Amino acid sequence: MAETDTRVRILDAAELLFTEHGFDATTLRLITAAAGVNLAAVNYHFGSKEALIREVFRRRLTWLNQQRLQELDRLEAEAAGAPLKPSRILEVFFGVALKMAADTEGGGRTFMRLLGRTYTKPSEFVRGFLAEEYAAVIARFKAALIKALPGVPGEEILWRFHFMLGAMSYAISGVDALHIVAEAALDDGDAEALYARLMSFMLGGLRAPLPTLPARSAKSPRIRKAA
Amino acid sequence: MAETDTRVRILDAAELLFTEHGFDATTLRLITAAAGVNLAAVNYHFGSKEALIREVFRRRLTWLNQQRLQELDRLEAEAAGAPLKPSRILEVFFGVALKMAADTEGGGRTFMRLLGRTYTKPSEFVRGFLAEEYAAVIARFKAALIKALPGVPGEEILWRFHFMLGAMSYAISGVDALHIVAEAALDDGDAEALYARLMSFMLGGLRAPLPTLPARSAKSPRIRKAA
DNA sequence: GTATGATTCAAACAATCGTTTGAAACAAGT
DNA sequence: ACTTGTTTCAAACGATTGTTTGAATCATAC
Repeated sequence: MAETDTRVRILDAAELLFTEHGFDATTLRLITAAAGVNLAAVNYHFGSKEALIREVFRRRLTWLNQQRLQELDRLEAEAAGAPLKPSRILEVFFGVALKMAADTEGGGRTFMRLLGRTYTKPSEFVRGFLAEEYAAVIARFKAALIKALPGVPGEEILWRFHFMLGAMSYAISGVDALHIVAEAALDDGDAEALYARLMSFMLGGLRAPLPTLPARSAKSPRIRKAA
Repeated sequence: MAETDTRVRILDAAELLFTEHGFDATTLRLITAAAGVNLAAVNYHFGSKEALIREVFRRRLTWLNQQRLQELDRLEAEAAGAPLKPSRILEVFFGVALKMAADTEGGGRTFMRLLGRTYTKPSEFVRGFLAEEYAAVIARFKAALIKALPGVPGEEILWRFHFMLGAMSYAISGVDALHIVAEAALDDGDAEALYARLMSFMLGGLRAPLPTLPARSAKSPRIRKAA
């Protein structure tokens, strides 16, 4: 049990501390102290703090997205060329994420909260491999949704996908103005209830009547403040 | 024009830099250099970096929420006791925010992006006055929505309000995995189009059929990993 | 013009950061 | 037992952080 024990201890401690205090506020000394290892161990095993952060993500994200692609494969194989039901597609994409978020013991919940918070502030260098990890997944699910919703323009689907990501991210990371004010009323401990609520909301949004866009607004129609 | 010129220059520079690089990565030296003032000016005028951050928020947030309450007052006065249309309520709450986000010249857009990103990671001390600023607003809009949707349980409304905040936050801050991958397809420069899209999505979600919750799940029904 | 208070400035402060170092401790092979 | 390679450790490194200091500069009133 000795071999890479130190590595895992560091990753676990880092994951938790990053989630609670962010990347910058979490010092290597805090991490190594929590992990019960020497300060120099981080640079020895990972090379740098930046590389450690990357590894914290990659460790779980790769598996998460593989799972998503795998389940989508299975779904499409069953359908044999026919378009899928939009609800099925969403169930795969968000279901996998929420299932991981429900794992309170293995650290999955911690990680998903971290991921949800990092989406909105890709710390420069995280953007790169975050896009790398997601490129294939987004492309596949976008294509599936477009095929499933022939009446809806691709651009609109992408936007609504975007909105859904935001809703899920908030629901999982579970911290915002509303949560602060009304935390008593929002029990985010019940993963299954959250999943049901979120899915219902998302499907309603996805199938909403198309918006009537403002008349052919050319790119960024600046409104002069005064004449 | 001399009087509090320095203060405003600092606030503007800080707002922009905080949005681009986050609180921690933005040093006082970067701020003061961008503002063209001396390094010591921040501590002289605001007391500390922490107080500066608070002031960056308070400067715009107070006005934003006052505006929301004011428009809700007007709406309720017109209705004279009758329940409002849900769409009207959302239009006020999110319309005010998106209107501010559309102001590319006065810095409103920058601020809303900052706000959207900060929601998900309240840096410890920001939480306090963020809750303070929002408490009254959330309470009022929650009450209005409950009154407007008599068939929907209050808890469900709160959750959907939560989801909507997430969707808006993502839409405004405009950075996430999907955005990174498909940024070409998502033109977030057109504020009016974004407003129309977001409102349509939100209303669809708000009016979606109620989820069938898993059978009376008591608080956090832990699933044993092994027997 | 001089005195009073507010503001600006260059310089330094102590603290903390990520990283590096070289020796000690450990493991495994022969 | 000795060697080789890996991992751990205490200690220090240079750089950067927010903050403070005391003199210089400005504005204003008498």
